[in-house]
Amino acid sequence: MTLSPLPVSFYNRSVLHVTRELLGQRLVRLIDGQRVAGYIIETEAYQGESDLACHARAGRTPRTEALYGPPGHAYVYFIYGVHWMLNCVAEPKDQPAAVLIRAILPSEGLDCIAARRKQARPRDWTNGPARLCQALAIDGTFNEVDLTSTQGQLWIEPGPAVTESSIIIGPRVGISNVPEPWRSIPWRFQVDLKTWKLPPDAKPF
DNA sequence: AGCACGATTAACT
DNA sequence: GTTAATCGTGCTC
Repeated sequence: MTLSPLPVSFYNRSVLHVTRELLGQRLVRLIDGQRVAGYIIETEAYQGESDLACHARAGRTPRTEALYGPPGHAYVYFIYGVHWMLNCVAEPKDQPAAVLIRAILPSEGLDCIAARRKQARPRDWTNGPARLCQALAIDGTFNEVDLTSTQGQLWIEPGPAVTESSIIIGPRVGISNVPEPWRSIPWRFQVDLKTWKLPPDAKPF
């Protein structure tokens, strides 16, 4: 049932490639031995200290340590005093870059997701970076977890390919106070659900 | 030591 | 469309 997680080599390259290639892959979380999973359908790239939207703009600090760590590990941070965000670290160690996972399409453990997202409509279960963390019970304890191993109860498995024609590219969201060119640079990637051939077990919103 | 603000969300009007 | 929630982080004093 469980496939081998994507290897370190997948993450150890330009964060833009990783951001693009993570679309369609399967994010898996093991909760009490139960698989809770979904296909990644929206991502954003954050690259280096020069990217003024990237947390690494402040350089290496206790908070950004994970960004400078090995590729294939998680960078999970807390924001607005309320929400957790999941990122995948990319590029070689000491080169700060990460991919924000912004949305997934649920495929396994729907009952578990429903229980954790009780107050929301099914279409709002996992269509936001903080919502998917709530749905998969991801919090700060997952910071720096190795996503290339199943040991950490959180990993990413290979999923179906997404062709170029089914990808929508645009500027990153939620960074309106960041100066140009960073505010408008098209580093957000989304699967167009209207044209993507859905995996049989995917549960569309 | 104090302060402004954030890679968002849900619950309003 | 607007706004409160809620706190860690990084910067200034």
